[in-house]
Amino acid sequence: MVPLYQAKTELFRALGNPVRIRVLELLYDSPKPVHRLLAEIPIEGSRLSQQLGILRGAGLVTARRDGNTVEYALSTGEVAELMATARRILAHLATGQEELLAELRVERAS
Amino acid sequence: MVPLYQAKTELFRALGNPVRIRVLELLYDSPKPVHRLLAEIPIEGSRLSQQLGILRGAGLVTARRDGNTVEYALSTGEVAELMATARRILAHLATGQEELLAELRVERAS
DNA sequence: TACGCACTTAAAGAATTTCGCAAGTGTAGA
DNA sequence: TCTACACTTGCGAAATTCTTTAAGTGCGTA
Repeated sequence: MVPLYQAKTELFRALGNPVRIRVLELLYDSPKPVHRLLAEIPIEGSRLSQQLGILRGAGLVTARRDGNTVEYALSTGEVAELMATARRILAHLATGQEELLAELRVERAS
Repeated sequence: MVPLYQAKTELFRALGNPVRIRVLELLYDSPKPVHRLLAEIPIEGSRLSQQLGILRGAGLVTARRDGNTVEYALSTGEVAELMATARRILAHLATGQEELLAELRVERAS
C-alpha cells in the first residue's frame, strides 16, 4: 500500500520536465498523433517516445493506435485543470515579483 | 526571458519530492514552525531545512521569523488548490484502476 | 559575555533522471 | 514479400537531485 504523499510525489514528478509539460500543453486543446507533437517539439523521436511513456505510466495521458499512427490525449479534464492552476500560480508569483521590484524602486528613490 | 513551459516545469519539479509534499500537506491547514513540521516528518533537521529552501525558492511557501523559531506558510491559496486538484486526479486514477481490475475479474470468470 | 536551542548553509558521494544512439515492432502499400 | 513510415524499447554516458555530515548564524536567557 503506497502512502498518499508518495503517489502525489510521483504525479508531480511526472509533470516536472520541459518536454512532458510541452506535450501536455499541446494536448490541452485537442488530442494529437505523435508526429504532430514532434513537429512542435524539436527533439529526437525516440526521446519524445520515452517521455510519452512516462506520461502514460503516470496515467496523465492515453494512447490509441489509429492505423499507422498513435494518437495521444489527456486522460481526464482534471489534468487540464492542474495545468490551468499552475498557470495561475505562475501569474501570481510574477505579479508578486513585480510588486517587489516596484518596492525596491521606491526605496532606491527615497 | 524564461519560456512559460520552463517556469511550469520548475514549479512542478519543486512539488515532486515526498518530503516537500508532506510539508505542503501539513501547511495546507495552517502555518507551522519548523519544529512542528519536524515532529511529523522524521528526518534530519538539516535535510528538512534544505527542502524548505527549495519550496521557498520556488515561491510555494513563505517563511517568517518569530523570535527563536521560523514559521512557514503556503504562499497563496492557489497552492492549496493545486494540491486539492492533484488529490482529485489520484482519486480518478484509482477508480480507473479498480474498474480495470473489475473488468479483468469478469474476463477471467467468463 | 557565554550557553543552548532552532534553524540554515556547504560540500561530497550516492541515487535517480535524462539524453543520444542503435535496434526492434507494427501497419500500410507496392 | 519487400519497403517505407511511425513509433517504441534498450542501454550506456552525462547531467541533475538527494542524502549525509560538518560547520555556521540568529535569538533568547543566565
